[in-house]
Amino acid sequence: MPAQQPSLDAIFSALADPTRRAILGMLLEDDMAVTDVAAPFQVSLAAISKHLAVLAAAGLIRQERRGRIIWCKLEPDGLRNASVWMQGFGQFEPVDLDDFERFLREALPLADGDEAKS
Amino acid sequence: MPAQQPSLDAIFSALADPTRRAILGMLLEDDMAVTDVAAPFQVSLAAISKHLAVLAAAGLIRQERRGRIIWCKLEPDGLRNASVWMQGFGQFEPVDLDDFERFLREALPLADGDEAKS
DNA sequence: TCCATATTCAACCGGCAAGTTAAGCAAAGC
DNA sequence: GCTTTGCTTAACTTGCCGGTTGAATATGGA
Repeated sequence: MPAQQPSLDAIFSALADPTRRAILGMLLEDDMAVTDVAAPFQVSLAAISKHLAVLAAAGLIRQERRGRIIWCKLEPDGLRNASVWMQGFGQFEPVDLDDFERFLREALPLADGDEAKS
Repeated sequence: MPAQQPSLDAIFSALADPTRRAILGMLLEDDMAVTDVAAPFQVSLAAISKHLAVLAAAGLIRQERRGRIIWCKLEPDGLRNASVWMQGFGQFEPVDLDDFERFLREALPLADGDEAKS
């Protein structure tokens, strides 16, 4: 069940994890099977499976089974509410895609080292 | 120390808590002293103090002492990186402030009942 | 100086979130 | 039908997070 609008709680805490953000970044380029999503990470497949469940619950991705493969695809509208909410603070000028590209490159060295603890 | 750019980790997990989002909403209207921030909530002052520390660490607010009062003020740029990041997923049309107003009203019934567990 | 006000710190507790491994299902292939 | 492949579930461990209370600190006022 797609459920009703996921809460901002769900969305933001889904985004709070670097692994999950990395996954979203990957899915931005292409739909992927669970195993493939898991490949670049050090953690177990089960862990990734859970991450995907969290993202799905937050409405950020959709998972649909075809055969024995479950395809994960981005649900871009999932970010809409959160985005609307954030935009309210300080009127940013309409965001520039170059900024985003740069950001992706910096913020998505994938997995492990990503954001060091201290 | 203002520290260097707070991580997306810090920002999103700060935003993941409804109490903290409510606080941001309050500060959107005006700078406030810690005690006043705490007033509408059921939880202890100490708890709010911690929430404010989290928000400050995430670069979303700034706290400056004047006399014995510590003023909390929004740091609108704190959301910038996160906003840039989010905008990358699905090009939303430049967000409309009315949306935001509506959202604040819905999403900020403050404190307790806010987002029910299940 | 002494007291009240404003805020944080310290120690502690319960719960949840993320990780693990091992077992369970489901669909394809031989 | 058995095995492999793809993925989830279950049970468990560990660590962080949000809450509490009570003491500590800092400033302003009488």
